[in-house]
Amino acid sequence: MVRRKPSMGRQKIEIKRIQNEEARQVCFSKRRSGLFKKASELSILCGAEISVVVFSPAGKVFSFGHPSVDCVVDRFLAGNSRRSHPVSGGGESHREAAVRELNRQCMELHDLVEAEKKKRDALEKEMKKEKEGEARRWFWDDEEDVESAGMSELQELERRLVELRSDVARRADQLLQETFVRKPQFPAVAAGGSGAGAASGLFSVKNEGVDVHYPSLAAGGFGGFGHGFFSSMI
Amino acid sequence: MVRRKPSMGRQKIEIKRIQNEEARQVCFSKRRSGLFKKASELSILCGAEISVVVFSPAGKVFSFGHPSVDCVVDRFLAGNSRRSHPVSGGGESHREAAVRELNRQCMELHDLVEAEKKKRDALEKEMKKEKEGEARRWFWDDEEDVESAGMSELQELERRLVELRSDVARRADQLLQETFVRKPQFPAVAAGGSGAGAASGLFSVKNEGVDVHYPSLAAGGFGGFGHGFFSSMI
DNA sequence: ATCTATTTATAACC
DNA sequence: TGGTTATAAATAGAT
Repeated sequence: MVRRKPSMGRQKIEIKRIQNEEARQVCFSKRRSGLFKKASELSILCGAEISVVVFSPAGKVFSFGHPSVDCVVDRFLAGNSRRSHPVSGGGESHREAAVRELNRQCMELHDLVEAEKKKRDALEKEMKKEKEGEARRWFWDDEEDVESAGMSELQELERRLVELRSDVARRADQLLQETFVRKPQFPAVAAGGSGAGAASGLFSVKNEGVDVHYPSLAAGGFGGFGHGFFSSMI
Repeated sequence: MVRRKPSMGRQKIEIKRIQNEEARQVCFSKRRSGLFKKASELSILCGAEISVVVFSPAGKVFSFGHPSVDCVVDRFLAGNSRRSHPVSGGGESHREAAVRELNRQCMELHDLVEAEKKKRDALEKEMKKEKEGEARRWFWDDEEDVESAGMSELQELERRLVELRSDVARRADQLLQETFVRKPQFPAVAAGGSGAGAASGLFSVKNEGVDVHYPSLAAGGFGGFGHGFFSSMI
């Protein structure tokens, strides 16, 4: 018996005003209790004094306070000092402090925006380069590419294959040497023959001082690719 | 190789005063920011007015308010009524207007930052995909790649070359047909020989109903690459 | 309000 | 204070 998911589970949401009235109300209820719970836990875990006051969009007020909202608010209004001054005392008002803080935040945010823009520009640039690089390699990607290749492209492909064969040959010999480091005369890499089917020195290079040549792919190797294999076929 | 868990991960804790001083301080920091974040999200998601004031055990004060702590607290102290203003006079104070304006600006900037981040994430994701694609093609890219290839990689390379040769052959014949559409029996593509140097039907496939075979590269073609060219050399 | 599947928040460690 | 990882909690969407 196959049972489908009974729910899509929690979905990621953007933090922006919820347009749907009912959904907004539901969310408000759930998150309000969540917030109060968190506040409560913080006050208990850390012995902090906390007050949380929330006005619903509809105007209803909810609050949490430890030891009490008034207690915390009074202390806050008193000027942040442990022992109170009257509000009209000598220090800077909370309002002024708040304004300065908001200003600071604004400037910080502005900087952030600039930084993000810069990062994005850099990425875009890199991306562009990346795409160009990909274009240059198009003919390696897949059969589809070869299927749509034209003459000049096939010729370029041949050139690349010639290069690649040399590279592969060099690497193969290198691996052989590494594997049989005690047998420098291993026949497979010492001979210079290039007969068909012979896994021979065709792929060798500078093996123990023996300067083995690379029969050019363009000279008839590669199972039939002559120089300009394509033009030769025409 | 057995790797240990680098962490026990989050553990369940009892909600009671944390005895360890340092642990309590760390917890306070983290949960305080969590609380403020939640408050912020609630105010944005539901358009609620919220104030959170927290005194650390050490006496430092932290607060979050939307539109501002004072605004919300005033409203709270005034008895929850939407109207009524404690400040002398009928209208809103300049200061509060300033606070509201600053808040508006901050929110706007915040949205900007988010937008930028989103764009950048999208770019980064694309970039990652791009790079992955590149990784899958490593062996086509450049000589350096071949130079560092291991056995299994060379074998994979061989496989790709076999495929590629077929593709190229198919395409070559296709082009030939297109070019000599009036000469379907063009000799270069009708014969089945595979002798060295012969640009022949080696690369043909289903040419005008002639089912030309593909001498397998793995069977000895390709100038010496036998099946498992590498193992045959060992 | 209830139920999951997921996203988030964080405890433990560096 | 700021990151990492594994796990505990919170909660979006549906009922």
